[in-house]
Amino acid sequence: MIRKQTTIQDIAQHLNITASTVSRALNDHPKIKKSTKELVQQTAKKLNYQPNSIAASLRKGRATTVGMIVPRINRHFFSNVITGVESVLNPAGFNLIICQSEESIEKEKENLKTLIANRVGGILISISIETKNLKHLEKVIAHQIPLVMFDRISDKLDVSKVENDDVSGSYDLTKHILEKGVKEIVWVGGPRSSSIYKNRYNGYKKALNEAGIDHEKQVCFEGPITLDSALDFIRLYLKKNKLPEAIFAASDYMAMGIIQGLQEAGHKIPDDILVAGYSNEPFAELISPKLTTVDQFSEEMGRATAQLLLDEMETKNANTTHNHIKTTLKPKLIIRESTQKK
Amino acid sequence: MIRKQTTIQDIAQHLNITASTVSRALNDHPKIKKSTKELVQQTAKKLNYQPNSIAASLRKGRATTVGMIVPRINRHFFSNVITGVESVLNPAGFNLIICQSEESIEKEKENLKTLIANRVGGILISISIETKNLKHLEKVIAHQIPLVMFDRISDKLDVSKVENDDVSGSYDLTKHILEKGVKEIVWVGGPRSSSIYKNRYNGYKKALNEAGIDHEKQVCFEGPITLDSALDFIRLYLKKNKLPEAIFAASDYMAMGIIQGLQEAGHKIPDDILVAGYSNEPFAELISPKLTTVDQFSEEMGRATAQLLLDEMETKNANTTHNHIKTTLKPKLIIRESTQKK
DNA sequence: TTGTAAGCGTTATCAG
DNA sequence: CTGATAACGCTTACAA
Repeated sequence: MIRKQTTIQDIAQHLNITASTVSRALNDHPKIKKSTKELVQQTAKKLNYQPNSIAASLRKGRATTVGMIVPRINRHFFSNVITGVESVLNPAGFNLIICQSEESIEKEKENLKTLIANRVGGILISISIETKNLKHLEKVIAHQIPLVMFDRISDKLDVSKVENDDVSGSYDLTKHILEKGVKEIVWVGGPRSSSIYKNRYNGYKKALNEAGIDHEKQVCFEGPITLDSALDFIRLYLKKNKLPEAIFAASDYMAMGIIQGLQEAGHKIPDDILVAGYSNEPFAELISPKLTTVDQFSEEMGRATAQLLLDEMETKNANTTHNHIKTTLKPKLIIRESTQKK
Repeated sequence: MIRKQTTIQDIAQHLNITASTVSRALNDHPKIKKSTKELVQQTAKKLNYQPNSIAASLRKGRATTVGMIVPRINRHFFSNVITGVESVLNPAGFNLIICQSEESIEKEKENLKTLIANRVGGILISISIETKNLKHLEKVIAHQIPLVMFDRISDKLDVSKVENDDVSGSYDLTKHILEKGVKEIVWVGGPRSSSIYKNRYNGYKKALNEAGIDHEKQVCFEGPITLDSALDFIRLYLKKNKLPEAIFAASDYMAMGIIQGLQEAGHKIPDDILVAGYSNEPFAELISPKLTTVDQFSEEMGRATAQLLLDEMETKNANTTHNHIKTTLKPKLIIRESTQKK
């Protein structure tokens, strides 16, 4: 049993040298004799020394931790972004403190407080759906803490950002459906007050207009981004209307509801009607028919976001001003069975 | 722009009092005049003071952070456990540092090092599939850092643990299938060297034996826990054998492979054959037929694990010895279409 | 109720 | 190349 953690003092005492020498030896200082370095490292191991980065952070004035705030960790997209972030940050010597805002701006503010209290070296955030007022984030910037926004971003803030090109992803998908010869596409999506769904709708609109189809004549359903909301919609819709040629759901979960509703009414996909989703959830390739959708390269988004943060932290250390960068990631159309009429 | 973070010293200077008084005022010390407390809190706000918990941790010798190591964060099960953990730890004033071992014991060791270096107050771990030797974990215990294992545990270590009752979950599921009148159930699962799959197999065996069926006569496939491995198996199997009555895959992903293989061969589930999985992945209720499986209450496991850690940390602070506890969570059978013959 | 002073474990600076 | 010393920001005996 070890009662007290061994410190560099203990090592120093053991070898009749000073703590500063030990510190230097442990940190590969250039001006240190090779023999003492080895000696120190040996005794460090012998005494089971574990460096105290808390103390080091305090002294150095900067932490080896980075904070990250996401709405929810148990969403496929975000957990993959996290994986991407770690793949860049860990090799650079940083650990992540992850916080969940649970889509609440109050929790988001609290998260920021604890991250600042922990003197993280930087913060990565995808804002909650509630977040319109950005004062709490401006405070972070005022505190000189590097901040990078990703996915759910806001143009009101002058920081580096990484976003998905939802317009383009949606455009590509719509165009793909139109190439199958259909003349109408029902739109199913989340609220267009959210930039994400607004952008996806705009891509859809653009492709329709280019094909000479009036987007205002298309059926359009907006509701909660859930399977059930889409299922309710399609059940009701089928009762009163004829089967449309195609449906584009701007979320895979909604697409799932559409598919279930169509199948229970006896319609065959893709033979009777084409269906597509968005964001390539894991189940998209597991269901029958396999779902055509758009993949968002979540891990790559994480890597890009982390890289921007690293850059900011470096230039901040060097006390140089930094030009904020906005990276836009092109998503990729994933064509599967649900839009492949034989 | 704020150049330097304001400290309690700054507040003290501002009010012509000492830092200790400020510290006490900020921490609700009992013996502090109400008026000064309010005054301090006002100026703290005015000067935009943010507490430095790094410095506090160093001084107090204990951190407000807790470390957590999981194999992978982007698995539905683990991200939900994390959510459960945070729901207990955050209100208690702790933040989580999350690390991924990526199923590698080497990464696991590194993770432990960084967590110890950050002087976390405790560690939660679900060990990697590679981890048989537990020396690195014994070191954590020797360092007096409270440790709690969950899900993937080892009986070789004397710490508190939270586990899923895989035997019982598997037993219930097998019994449910047998009640449908079948006399044979093919077993598909991961390596039985892993305690999880061993336990699930044992539950299956027990139910068979109770029903007077010899488990040794059942077909049994063991392979990687992936859709493809199960798909390959079933394709090959169907070529040389007649269709079995039922298949129990001890992982939803494997069940998915089985279902795809059966469907491409033209078999109807559940009319021709019953299929069940394990762990209730989100896609289980989205596919057709909806998959019968076992739910593991991942969030609850997180809450239980966090609670055990909190208890350990408290008794450790009180310098009392602690009896290690092993909590076993009963999973729940989720009956869906794939085992409901009409 | 408040002030004084020491110290948590490092690292940076200055000297030697 | 190494030693001495101070400081990072906070808490906590002990004293007043």
